[in-house]
Amino acid sequence: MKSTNTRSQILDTAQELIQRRGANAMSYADISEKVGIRKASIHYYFPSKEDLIINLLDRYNEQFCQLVDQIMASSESSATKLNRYSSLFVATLSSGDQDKACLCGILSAELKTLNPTVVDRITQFYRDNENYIEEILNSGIKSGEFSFAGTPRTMAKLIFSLLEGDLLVARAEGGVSRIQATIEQMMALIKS
Amino acid sequence: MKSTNTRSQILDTAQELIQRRGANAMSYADISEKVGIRKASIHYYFPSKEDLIINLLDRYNEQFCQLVDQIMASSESSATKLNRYSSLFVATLSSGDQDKACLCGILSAELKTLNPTVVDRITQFYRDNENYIEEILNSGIKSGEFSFAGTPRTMAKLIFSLLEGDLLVARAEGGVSRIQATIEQMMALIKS
DNA sequence: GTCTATATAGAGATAGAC
DNA sequence: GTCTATCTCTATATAGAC
Repeated sequence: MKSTNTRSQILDTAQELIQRRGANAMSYADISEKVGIRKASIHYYFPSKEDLIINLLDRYNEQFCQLVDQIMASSESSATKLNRYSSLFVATLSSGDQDKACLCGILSAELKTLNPTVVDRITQFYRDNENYIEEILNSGIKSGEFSFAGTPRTMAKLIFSLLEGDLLVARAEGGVSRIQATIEQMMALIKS
Repeated sequence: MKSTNTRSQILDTAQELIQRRGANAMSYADISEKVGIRKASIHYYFPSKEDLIINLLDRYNEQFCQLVDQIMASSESSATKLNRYSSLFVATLSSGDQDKACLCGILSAELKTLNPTVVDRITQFYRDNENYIEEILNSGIKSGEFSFAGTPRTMAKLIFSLLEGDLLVARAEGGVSRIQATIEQMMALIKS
């Protein structure tokens, strides 16, 4: 899974650092140390920190959507799909030292320190994910698996906010088992 | 509502800045400018940034618990209590330029850059709030207002994560009306 | 209590050699 | 492409005058 070329290694390292500590606590010096190159070399690939973060988000959105598309394309039940989708968030916290949150969740907290170009990418990530969830909910209602008050659209937004929030809260209290319990509870609320 | 003494003004300003931009993007220079004193004067009240944040959190937790205690002490229905509790989160985003999130929600994202003394306060805030919500859910079940799958404890954690997450997400997409819709949807899920 | 002045460290970024 | 060297700015923090 480790990248071989320098550019990808920089992105990998930056992403991990932001998911742990946030964009404002991540520096070129940190990346430099972990990748084993000098700060100036990073500027060769990404002239400004803004460039770096934009490229990071574009890659992240693409990778994430690819994973979700695989789930959507499967012939499993809607409940299984929603469970597998939610597991992507569990996987983020489970990996490494169990201290990473969603990249876009972290950046949400720092939103007002980011420029519009970056904010656009974050908003796009939200929209994409809410659309995916809504699609799963709709097919689950049609198949008779799901039943709940309100619209699938509002419920999709609720589920997305829940997963993002729980991932952040779980780092301070409860860890992986907390987010697993939260997902189980959420599934119970919408099942027929 | 504006504080008169310097110490409180510093705390007010620091809190607002953190709720907007995060702790790592908040500086003594920012506070200095807004309060109208020199950076060195802030160090007189709070020798280190850590001191400042700890005092901030202690005050915040106390103020927040006081507001919730008022709600808990009222003779209203459980549904009304939960609605009023949730409205505290709406109020945060509604105030000022509609760009503030929960203090502890913001700090959750920066959690791994904070020292244990600060993390303790954040965890305490979570625990207190989850206990309050659980209490409301229990009384609502007893009165026949609420009915849902799973335990009140797990449901309380879900609701807390949801409110924290939605407050962060809403700043990028949906604003005040989003969080209002989310709360309405959440209430619909637990009503009998 | 608040100020000026300063110390020290770190940030993002650029120039130019190799 | 990667390096050394350096610039500029900002950060937290302290000393000491008033």
